[in-house]
Amino acid sequence: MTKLAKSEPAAPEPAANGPEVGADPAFARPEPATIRDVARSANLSIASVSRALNGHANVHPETRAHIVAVAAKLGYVPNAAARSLSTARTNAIGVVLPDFHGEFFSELMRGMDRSASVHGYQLLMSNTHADKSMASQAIAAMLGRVDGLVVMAPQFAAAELLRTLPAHLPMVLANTSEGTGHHTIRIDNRLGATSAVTHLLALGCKSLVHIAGPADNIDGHERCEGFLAAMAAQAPGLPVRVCQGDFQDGCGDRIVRELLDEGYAFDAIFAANDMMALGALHALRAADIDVPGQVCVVGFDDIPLARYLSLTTLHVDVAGVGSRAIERLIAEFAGGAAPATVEAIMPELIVRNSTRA
Amino acid sequence: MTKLAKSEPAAPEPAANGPEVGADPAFARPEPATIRDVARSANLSIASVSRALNGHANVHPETRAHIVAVAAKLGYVPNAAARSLSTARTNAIGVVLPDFHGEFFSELMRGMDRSASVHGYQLLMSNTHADKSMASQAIAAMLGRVDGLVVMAPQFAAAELLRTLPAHLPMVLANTSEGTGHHTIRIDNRLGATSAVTHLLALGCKSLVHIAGPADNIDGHERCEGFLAAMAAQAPGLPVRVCQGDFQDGCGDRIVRELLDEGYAFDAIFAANDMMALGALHALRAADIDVPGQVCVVGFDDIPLARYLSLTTLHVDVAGVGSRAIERLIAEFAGGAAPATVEAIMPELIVRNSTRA
DNA sequence: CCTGTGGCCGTAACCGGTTACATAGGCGGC
DNA sequence: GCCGCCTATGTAACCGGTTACGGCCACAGG
Repeated sequence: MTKLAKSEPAAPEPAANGPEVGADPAFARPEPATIRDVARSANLSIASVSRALNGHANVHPETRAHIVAVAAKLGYVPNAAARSLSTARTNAIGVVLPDFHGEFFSELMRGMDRSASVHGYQLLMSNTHADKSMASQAIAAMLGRVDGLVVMAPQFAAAELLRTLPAHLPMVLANTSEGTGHHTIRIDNRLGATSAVTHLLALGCKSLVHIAGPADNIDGHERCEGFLAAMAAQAPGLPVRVCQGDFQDGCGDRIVRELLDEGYAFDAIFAANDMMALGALHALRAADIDVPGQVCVVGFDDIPLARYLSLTTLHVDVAGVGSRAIERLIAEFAGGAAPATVEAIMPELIVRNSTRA
Repeated sequence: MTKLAKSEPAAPEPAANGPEVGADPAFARPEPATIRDVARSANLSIASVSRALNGHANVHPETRAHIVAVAAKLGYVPNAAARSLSTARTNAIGVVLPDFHGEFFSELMRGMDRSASVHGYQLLMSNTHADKSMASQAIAAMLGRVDGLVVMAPQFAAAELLRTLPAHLPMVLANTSEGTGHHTIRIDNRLGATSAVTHLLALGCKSLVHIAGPADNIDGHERCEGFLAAMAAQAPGLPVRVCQGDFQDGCGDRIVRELLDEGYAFDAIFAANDMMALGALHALRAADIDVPGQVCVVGFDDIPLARYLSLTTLHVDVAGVGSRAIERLIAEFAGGAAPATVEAIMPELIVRNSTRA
């Protein structure tokens, strides 16, 4: 800590030299002005400065104007850490995600930022990487730095993660398995899968193939369950086949190739996400199979690419999930602890040329 | 502030009831344990606790072990705000971006997170939205909360933004016009454009069209300049045509349609980004024009979609830009103010089927 | 003229950490 | 046996804000 000489009474305008942008590499960066600097320079107490700048009632209009002017001249900006410490509020929300990848991540962030900035909150990111100890360390580092947490943990092993989370903080979960005892915002994957099946059956398809997501992913799991349940309910006699995928496009391609090589007869593919569906489309096109003439294809997610390649899919409002999670959390700040809530976002079937001529 | 009664001497283990996860909605959340709680419970001073937990030398091994055990039992996690206040370090970096959109954003974040987490830093996001006043307010709110800033401002109007940025903080710019007097990490757009032109000319193309980015975007601007300069240098006599775009796929589609309707003769398209190039591909395919037989197409960015649709493009290591920006900033923390530096990331030409049979 | 009231402002305690300095033993050298 | 040093620990100041409380003054009512 810089031990500054407090001896001089009424210091002569410590840092009054304005914005001063030109960086002279030889000099250290200027110390930012503190509330004490403002108080001294305005010949008032720090209490008055604090009150004036925070818009409290008990301060004379003239005094306030003077303080505001002095603060502006010194370029004073209150120190967020100090403020957080004394008010026990940070106006920041911690976001804990499994990885920062692709369109899904950016959409989620966009939605969160939208709601957060409206309410004056900032977003502090954290990644639950592979390394578990680092993850919980990072989350611990958020204590005192955020007012609450939004946690996304689409792996099955999420329960373990949840146990390491601080109990003091309000918290909202996104895309996590249910029954965690916390507020949760989720995508209604089962209903989405049901819509896909209904659509394909209505088109007259008789042999459906499902390309599933990775085994440890809860969204993929629920989509598969939804698919099987819908088939059992709506077309008990029809053949079903489930192939294990990994959410990557290359895998959709490979699986379709294998089915064709094998000679398996099918006229519809429902993939657990768009990337795999696009891979499937690619393989079908390469094999000269007409889509949707001979095989219909449905994806899940509605990534931008899907619109572009005219893939029928289930549109998921990912930004909406992010936005709702933040809204829910902020409501929690205002209202105090409330019984856990589960909110489901409905996917919407978007019919495009992969199931329609 | 909760005014807690400090009367009782040697309080009986204030919050010793462990992790206590089960949420009883009727009860308020438990107060997190402080360093004083640990000290009291361990019958030691807070100084010793602090020293023990921070790995300082002058503390007896037995004492340290005892303190660590007590801290674990109480679930003690140091309050980040308090620590920042007294150490003047936050271990957090502010990230200021124009918007949270698409693959570019997520890749950038991924790169930043990679480097940041390696060095134990967290990322605090901020969006420079449309609303300028809100932006500078959000950035001001970062003071005392971050050790430095990474700012991306690909608009020309960036200079104004830069003036509102706090002068006290170390800072690295990404994709900003040069000559700002700050450390900068940028993409070498001109060199990328030059590679594209060289490639197309080597293929024997004689009439090139450039679909440019939005007027106020510095990347788009530099790519266009690079294109024109390369054409002037390598093929002075050949016709060039520049069409104003907006980085969206729909626009690439529209522009190609217009060129065809007009009857303009061209055999190569260089688009300022992949989305527009894909739009162009779409229009060409719709018009039954063979790619690359009749027209070659080159994009810029190498988004995942480009690989998938086999578009020749300039690969940009966006994650690398983010990663380098963070590394540079952390170096700045360690080394103190240094003369401004500009680091350029080279795009790499990836040849695919849109320029090769 | 005295007192009550309310507006405006200053003093100081507090948030939860870190750390300079003081202090208390233990021990070796003379 | 005394002095000095080293190690382990405690005391208290400090980081930069917020805010409870009390003081001072002007003014109105009795």
